[in-house]
Amino acid sequence: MSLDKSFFSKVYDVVRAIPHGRITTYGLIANYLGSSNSARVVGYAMNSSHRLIDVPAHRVVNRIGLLSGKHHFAGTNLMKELLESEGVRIKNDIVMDFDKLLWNPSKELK
DNA sequence: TATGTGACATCAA
DNA sequence: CTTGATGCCACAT
Repeated sequence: MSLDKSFFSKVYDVVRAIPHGRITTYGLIANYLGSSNSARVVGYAMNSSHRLIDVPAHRVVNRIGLLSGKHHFAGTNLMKELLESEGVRIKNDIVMDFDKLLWNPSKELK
């Protein structure tokens, strides 16, 4: 296991592993990476990931299921459209079945 | 080398 | 209910 990857790369790796139609939170990703308190860094990583097509950043939301990063996408509701396209219901920029769709890397990915 | 920054999380008032 | 203040850490300049 090459651990030479940067924190960003690890974040991208986890985000890429998110199953289709599922979502996760910054905190969970940070927790999975061993830094439960570096959720901000995960967000920062996503900021850079916006140029990478391999990273489905639209599947990453904050702890309450709010599409915090929708403003960083091209369109106003692009992020919402992408999620809905995968079967995720959105209401007022909030994921409805957030608890159900939540994908915990620490448990699922291990 | 040092300073600033953020797509977060949590708690207090 | 809302707003603010704080911690936290990797990256950018």
